[in-house]
Amino acid sequence: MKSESTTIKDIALHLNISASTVSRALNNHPEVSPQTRKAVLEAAKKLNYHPNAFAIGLVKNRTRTIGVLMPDITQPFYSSAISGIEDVAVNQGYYVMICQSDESFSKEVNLLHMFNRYRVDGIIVCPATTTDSYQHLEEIVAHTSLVQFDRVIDSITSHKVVSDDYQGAYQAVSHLVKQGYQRVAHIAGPNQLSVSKNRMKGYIEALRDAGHPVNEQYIRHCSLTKEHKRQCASELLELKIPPDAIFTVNDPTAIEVMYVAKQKLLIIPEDIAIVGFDDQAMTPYLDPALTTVGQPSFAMGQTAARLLIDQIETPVGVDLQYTTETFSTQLVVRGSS
Amino acid sequence: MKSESTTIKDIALHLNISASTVSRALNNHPEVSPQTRKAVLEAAKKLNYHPNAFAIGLVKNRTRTIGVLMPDITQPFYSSAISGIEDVAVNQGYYVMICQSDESFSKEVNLLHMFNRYRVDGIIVCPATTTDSYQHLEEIVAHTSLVQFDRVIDSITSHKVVSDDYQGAYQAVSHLVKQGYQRVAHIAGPNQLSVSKNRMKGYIEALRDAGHPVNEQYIRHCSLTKEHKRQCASELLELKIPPDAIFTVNDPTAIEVMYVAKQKLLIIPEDIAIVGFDDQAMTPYLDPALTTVGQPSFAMGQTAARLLIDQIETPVGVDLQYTTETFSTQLVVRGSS
DNA sequence: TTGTAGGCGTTATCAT
DNA sequence: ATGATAACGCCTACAA
Repeated sequence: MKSESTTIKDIALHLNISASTVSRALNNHPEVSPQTRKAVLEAAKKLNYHPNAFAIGLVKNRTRTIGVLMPDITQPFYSSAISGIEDVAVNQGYYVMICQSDESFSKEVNLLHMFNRYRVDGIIVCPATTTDSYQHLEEIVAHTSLVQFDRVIDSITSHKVVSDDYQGAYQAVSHLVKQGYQRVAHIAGPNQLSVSKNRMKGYIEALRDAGHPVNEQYIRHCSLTKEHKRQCASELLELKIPPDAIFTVNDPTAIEVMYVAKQKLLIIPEDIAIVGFDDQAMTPYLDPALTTVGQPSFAMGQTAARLLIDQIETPVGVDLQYTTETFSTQLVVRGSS
Repeated sequence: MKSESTTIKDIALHLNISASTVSRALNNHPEVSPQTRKAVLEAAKKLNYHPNAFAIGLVKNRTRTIGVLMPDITQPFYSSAISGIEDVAVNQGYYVMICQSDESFSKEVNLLHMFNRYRVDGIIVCPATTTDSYQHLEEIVAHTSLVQFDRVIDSITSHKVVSDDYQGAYQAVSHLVKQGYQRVAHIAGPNQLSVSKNRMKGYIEALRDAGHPVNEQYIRHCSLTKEHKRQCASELLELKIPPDAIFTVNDPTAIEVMYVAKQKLLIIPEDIAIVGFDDQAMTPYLDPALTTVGQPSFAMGQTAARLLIDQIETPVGVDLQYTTETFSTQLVVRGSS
């Protein structure tokens, strides 16, 4: 701990005026004389005054702060979304508190409590993979503004921002079929995630619509640890009749598949085609460059922030319509398919 | 805005006891009867009580919160460091506020002000590339605890956490020389960064010690935008006598060099060797896999958090020694050299 | 235009 | 073991 900070009282004392006048000067109230305002501003600078957010939050019961909870800021999709959130929040004069749940349910609950203690004006959350009870989210919806991001829970009523996972998967698989691949496999994410379910649905329907069979053998559910990704890839590639194409739930998984395929000396895309999901910045630099489904993560973050701030600033009484913003995805065809 | 939240007064009213008793019960004070404690805890749960961090911060003048300011959480080095920071902070019961300056000086100053308003107990900061005045950091050092991370400013007295940039660069360049490369170039980062300077020094001394000339033509200073990275790479590769190896200030730059080299149909590492710095998770998956200098970013983050919390919890009066923790780097030799 | 007083939610000190 | 009260820093009627 270091020295105490200066308060408006210090400034008041320094200038021989009252604290309220100082407060008014600092807050651009109209009814304060130009000279006192000037004096106050100068004194504030000189004494290195910084307003105490606690005192202000206490009396105003508003913090101009939004809480963002993502599973893993290490993943480009999320860090880029966060950048989008910050972009609009900062422009609107909001502060952003960023936290990661590390895909842990208990951390998620704890961090949400923290947001609560800090009385954030609103929250943007993407639940952890291990989250299978939604009471904590329901509590939030009851008391503050919430935007669900990427992984959404249907039964929770709030704004939602997602990408069109179904369409993206459908595009990817249709592309593979059109390229002539006969046995398209899918490494899916955890079953309870909306994202996994929708991409799976796109995969299945694209196959159906193309008249291809849906072979259970060619579908793996992956917990998304590195080891499990590799295991799923190995299992698929070691089948008696292995797939000739693999569509994965996201880019990191696709990269592990590429790794395993290369180890087995398979040629991509001749022996095995690979298509990911995300279009992370580094995918063009892989060899071969990865075909993948692009999601506009930055724009999605911007929209989430906009929706949240709109809701925060909606006066009580005005009842608002909750919307689900669905961003269309874009297939980026590169060398791996 | 949504409904009001419950306070200890509400609980007190509900139970017909005083607010102070409620407070004591909630804070595990010894002198409160088991039954009242039990009743309070139940009522708190029932009324969905969450303590107001503002009120507590106001009276305690401590927040158990640390502020983290990084240039760009999108870069794996920083996001992984942040994970390290959170790892120890959360374990010690501290909250973490994460912000990014986007390499902008003014954002950096603003966000530091925000930390100030929120009266964070301490700050971990890695300054933006454009930061060339240090008054804002000096102010922080005067009033609260600070740990400088990765990019450090010598004249600011505080704990510092860095990796051994000199050693890492020296290792990388020595390796290239030993491999028989004759004309080793260097794409450096912005001149004012400690990181850039130390890696440059390692590059120069490794060449000197090996009896190689240091050729100014083979040194580029890069602003680290994508375009400038590519431009630096092109310039080097288009020299009449181009280098046969390039050591870059970080992995993202190395990746751009690889890209440009491939465009020019150069074979890596036969025509041109490339060595990066960071050992980002994806470097093994490039083709060829990138030789690079590993920095223990997660551990560095952990250490930064530990140092900061130690300082925060050091009682006033006890004067503490500021230390600089230097993490050794590790050359990871892969296919690109 | 400026000052006074009360209150925001919590803790800590002093009584009881 | 519990209650009353002041204080933290700031804002905002209300009064002057």
